[in-house]
Amino acid sequence: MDIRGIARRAKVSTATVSRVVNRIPTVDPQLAKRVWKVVDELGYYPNTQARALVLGRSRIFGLIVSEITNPFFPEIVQTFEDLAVKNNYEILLTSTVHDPKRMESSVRRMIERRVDGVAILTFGMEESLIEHLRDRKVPLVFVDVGPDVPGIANIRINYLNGIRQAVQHLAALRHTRIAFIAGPQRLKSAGARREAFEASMKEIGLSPDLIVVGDHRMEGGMNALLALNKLNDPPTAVLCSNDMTAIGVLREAYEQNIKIPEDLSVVGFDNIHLAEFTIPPLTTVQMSQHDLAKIAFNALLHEVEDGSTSPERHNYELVTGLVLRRSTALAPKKLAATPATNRVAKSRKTPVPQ
Amino acid sequence: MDIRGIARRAKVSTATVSRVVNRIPTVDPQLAKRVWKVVDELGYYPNTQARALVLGRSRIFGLIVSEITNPFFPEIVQTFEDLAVKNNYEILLTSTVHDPKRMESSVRRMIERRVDGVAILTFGMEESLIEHLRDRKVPLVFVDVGPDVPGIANIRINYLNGIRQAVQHLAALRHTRIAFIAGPQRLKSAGARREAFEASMKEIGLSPDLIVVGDHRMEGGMNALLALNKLNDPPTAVLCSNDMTAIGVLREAYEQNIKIPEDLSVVGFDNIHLAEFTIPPLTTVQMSQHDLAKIAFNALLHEVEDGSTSPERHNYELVTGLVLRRSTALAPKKLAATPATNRVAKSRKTPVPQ
DNA sequence: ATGAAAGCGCTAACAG
DNA sequence: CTGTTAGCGCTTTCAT
Repeated sequence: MDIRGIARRAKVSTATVSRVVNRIPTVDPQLAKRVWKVVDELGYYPNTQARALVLGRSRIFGLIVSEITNPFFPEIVQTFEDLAVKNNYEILLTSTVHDPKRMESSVRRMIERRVDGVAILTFGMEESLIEHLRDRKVPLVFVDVGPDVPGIANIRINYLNGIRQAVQHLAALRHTRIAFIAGPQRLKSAGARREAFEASMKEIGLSPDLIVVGDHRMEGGMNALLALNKLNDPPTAVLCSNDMTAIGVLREAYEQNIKIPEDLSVVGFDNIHLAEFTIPPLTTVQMSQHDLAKIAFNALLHEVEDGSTSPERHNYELVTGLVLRRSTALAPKKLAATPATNRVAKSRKTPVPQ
Repeated sequence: MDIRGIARRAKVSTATVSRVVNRIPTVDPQLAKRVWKVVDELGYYPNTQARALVLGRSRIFGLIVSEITNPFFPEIVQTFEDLAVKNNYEILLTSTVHDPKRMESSVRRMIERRVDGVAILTFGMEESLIEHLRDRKVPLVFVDVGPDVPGIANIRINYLNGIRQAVQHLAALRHTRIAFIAGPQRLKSAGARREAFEASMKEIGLSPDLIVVGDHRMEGGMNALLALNKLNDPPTAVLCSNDMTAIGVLREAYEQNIKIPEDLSVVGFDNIHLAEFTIPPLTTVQMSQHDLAKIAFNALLHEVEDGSTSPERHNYELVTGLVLRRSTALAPKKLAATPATNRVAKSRKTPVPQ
């Protein structure tokens, strides 16, 4: 059933039906009522494709995330979708799984579907792909990593703030051997977190030399702790580049019978919902998924609706901050008094084979 | 840049450009090459909306899930998307958050965008909404809950198999007081799991009377364990309607200093990736997210591509089965020897205030 | 206030 | 093998 069918049945022109459906106020209430009646009776839904074709706007936003299975993203997706629904937008979601091919096909699909804007939450992406989008003047919003050019909105995350708080919290707990489990180094966000860690350590006269690279997944966290414990003088605290890594650390600590937080303090990053439910509940740096999604969506909306009016601030900032739970404690005392190897000998067993 | 622009530059007709782009083999290779050259130079991407308009097929599948923030779903979404990309489909994702209004708007959006099919993975949905889709002859695939009518594919999940295994595993471990933490009772899937539990218990002469209702989220799991422990004779094992509930149970047990699995055995349902990383690793009933997504996608694809050819089997089945990890153990012996209250007095403390 | 008609970008007869 | 052309369903001038 199309607009013509409605027009015929309501004995009006298609133009009138269009006006009614789009709530143009200049139409006679009588007519409008008649049209609505037919619309309801026949269960007419306007064809968005046709509409998009003539309007030149699809009311679709693309959302590119790096890994939907990382719990960090679903919360973003949910908020993004909430906002989309409220504003009559649709969202085209793609999860790149860090695969360059997938990124490319994502971008292609976005362009083909003529999205009105794209939020790129992959924390890193090839310049060449971005060019494709830019060439078409598709409004873009990046987090962390966008080129600093007009027409591209950027959400800068203040990693330092939260990470500094975490480091100082640990230092206040008398930890001096604080390790950092970094994320994949090709991700700008992971690099930024690592740099924030290094800066925060130096700031208080500690040397940030205990750094091992993970993958932002639980598996990486497990391996990282394994590696860390092979050291002569293992850390008494570990700061993780994201919460999934921290969950892996918790898990590996359990395996090795290391008590958290008594033997080892661990701090995560992201504050995903799950962080409240780990064992023990995870102290972590909060980076609000809700705010991030909101900023991203509104940046896009602003760009689209207000057009290219003001070439004002296209930079947004998101702050981070520590949230305390129960995965950190005073550094083990014995460590201060005797060589660290004592503690290792005492509380760490060989990994139990699975 | 549109098809006409390309045609002009390549000095051919739009029809030829269309043929080339769609890889119709009857085009002169010479011409084709010329066209491709222009296409690449100008970075031409066909407008999918226009194409959809004339073809009457959008190459978009709708995917309705109940809660994207439940880790069960992202894995489905990922697989679904993988398949979509492979088959040149787009996916329109909506998360209903169990909100009837959202379900309605989801359905409306799907219809407006003229999706070619919808997979409904909400484990429960209002009949009236389904009607809207059916009226438009949109291919549908449901899990668990679809009406048994032609043109609607159904994925029936064999809950009994896995749940029976879980119950018998627990019984073999000498548990007799086995509790079940159910999901929201309006969800068919939750009801089915509960029934499978009841049947499995009766089957081996145990009475399934320890049932408390949760919400399929971690919070619900925590509350449920709290409630269970207020009983005179609390369970020694608890089977959960999903893994998130089990994670909540683990968390609450930690709070109350109940040791898992020594004091209490817990079994989850779903086998989400996270289940391997809980503390302790969770024994759970597997219901493959990957298979589920695959079946759903292929059912839709089949329906669309092969048209209404064969009115054959539109029912698919997904089996479930137990995967053993480390959250179950022999029932505590003291329980067998002395009144249960002993154990309660011994190992369960009042909840620690947060 | 309403209607007629052009056209958004594309595909598919149909003709040549 | 290639081109011409009529729509797909809608919005929007431009008349009336």
